[in-house]
Amino acid sequence: MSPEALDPSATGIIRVAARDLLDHDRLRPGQKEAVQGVLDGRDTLVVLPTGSGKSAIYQLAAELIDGPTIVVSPLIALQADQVRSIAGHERLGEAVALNSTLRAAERRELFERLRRGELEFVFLAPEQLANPDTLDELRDAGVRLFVVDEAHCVSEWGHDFRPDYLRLGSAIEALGHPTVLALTATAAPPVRQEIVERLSLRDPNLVIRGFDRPNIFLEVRRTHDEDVHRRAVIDEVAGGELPGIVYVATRREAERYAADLRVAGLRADHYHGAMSKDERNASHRAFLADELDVVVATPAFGMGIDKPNVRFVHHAQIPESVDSYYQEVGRAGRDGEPARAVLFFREADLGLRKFFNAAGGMDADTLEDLAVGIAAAEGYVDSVDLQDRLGLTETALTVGLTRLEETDFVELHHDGRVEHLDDAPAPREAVDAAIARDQAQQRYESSRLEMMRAYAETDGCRGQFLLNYYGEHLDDTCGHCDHCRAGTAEAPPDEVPFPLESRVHHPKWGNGIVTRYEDDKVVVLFDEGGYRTLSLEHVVVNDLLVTE
DNA sequence: CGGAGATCGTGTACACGATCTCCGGTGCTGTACT
Repeated sequence: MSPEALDPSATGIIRVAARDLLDHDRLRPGQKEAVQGVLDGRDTLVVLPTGSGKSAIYQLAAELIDGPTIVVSPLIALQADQVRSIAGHERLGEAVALNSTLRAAERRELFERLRRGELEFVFLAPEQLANPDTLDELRDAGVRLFVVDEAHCVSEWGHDFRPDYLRLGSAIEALGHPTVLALTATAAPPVRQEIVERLSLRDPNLVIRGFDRPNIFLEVRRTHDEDVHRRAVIDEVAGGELPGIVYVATRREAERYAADLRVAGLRADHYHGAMSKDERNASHRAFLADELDVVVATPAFGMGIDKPNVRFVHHAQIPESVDSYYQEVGRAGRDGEPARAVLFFREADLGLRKFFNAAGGMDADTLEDLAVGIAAAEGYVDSVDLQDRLGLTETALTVGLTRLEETDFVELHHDGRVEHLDDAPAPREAVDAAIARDQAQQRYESSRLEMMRAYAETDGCRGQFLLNYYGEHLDDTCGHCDHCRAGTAEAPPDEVPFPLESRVHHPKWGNGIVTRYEDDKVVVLFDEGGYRTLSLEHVVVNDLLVTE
């Protein structure tokens, strides 16, 4: 702990600010440490459950630091909520959202006000930082605090869907590396590590608090027949406490289940990304206002939803990872009252997940076209020209260029110029290296799906399984899952050959961390290649794991 | 990978099974047109 952190007057300042600015009489666990770290100039990663006051952390830090604060927020709707929330606290500085809903004149006015020092908070999506003019304006404004809200998006969305998330680190550097504060509700160890690396956090202060949610009852029901499966989902919802959310994998299923639930007499609606903005708002608002019993949704639904009385979050189809699963389940029971989370698992649903994972891969031909195009031009190429010439979408271009930058083939400048590096590898080599990285990412993603499947199939305590996944341990069984209720969940083994969380080395998979024991197996999270479940006997007899 | 809907093939009038083809999640942006 730094000397300042021990100074009672420093924590006093935070406490006084919390009271004066936010009317908070006391700070919750983690808040003070996080704000203190930021005031000391430490880059900080905060992992705290939703509802534990993450917004207050950046609001207080921003007020106590001179100069404007940038808050990267993934959705325009979320930015609007946050701006409204700050406007509701009279004594907080002014907040605005900088996004594509602004007209050119409004945008100019925003920058003028920023230069005059009238704005305390600017909310924006990472894509805004790809605009060189925007980046210049922000740099000139003297940003001292750079906040990344919902920071798990860096790892969840950056690789293929919203590549600008992977470019945040270089945007931070371009702004002169102001203090960085990254916040998220759930992040397993590899996700945390990726956030730290991609945002170039320097010697980060990690503020991480409990993942256990003892009021959420965890259950898995396994089916084979599709009709039986659908019936089971509908009966569970119709026979349980309301309201709640059912997550599905496709838009069609969202609409179909919602219709079936209406037939069963429930006030049900669907929610997915193909709906118009008005339709989405209507569904969202009705759910918050308790005018709906259930929303059947794809993963499009949920971020920023802070509704206390959600009584269940069921999954009619298996999600892509334990990360997504727990993020979604965490929306249940925020009021602390009992809630249920039932995963309805059919092996057939894994196929769709495998398809989605494969779809994220980078096309080798596109990468090659890019690399050859860049090499032919010598020196600098304009990224817009490249995009036009190769007929790529902006997302595909950014993904491709980011891959080539990772293999030291190019450097991407913030004015949109792509520099072919002098000592770059040959295009062929760079493409091969980029493909290899891409495949490693895919292996990691399929290992995450395997972990999700392992959760569905475990005979052990599900609460323990989830906590282990997040790098935490319970001394006993959780007492709030189906196996605990049936009395079949076993307490963790007393003696294990490798301590949990210890570093080990495997001749084939390299270095990793021991994350879990189950029956006669050990699960290791390898630095390359993701989660692997190994037979304990095989490992011990053949001396395959050695402590690093 | 699996489900849904279209198409094909049979062998005889409407219907049935086999085979084929396509589709599937998450959102930003910035401009043109109404």
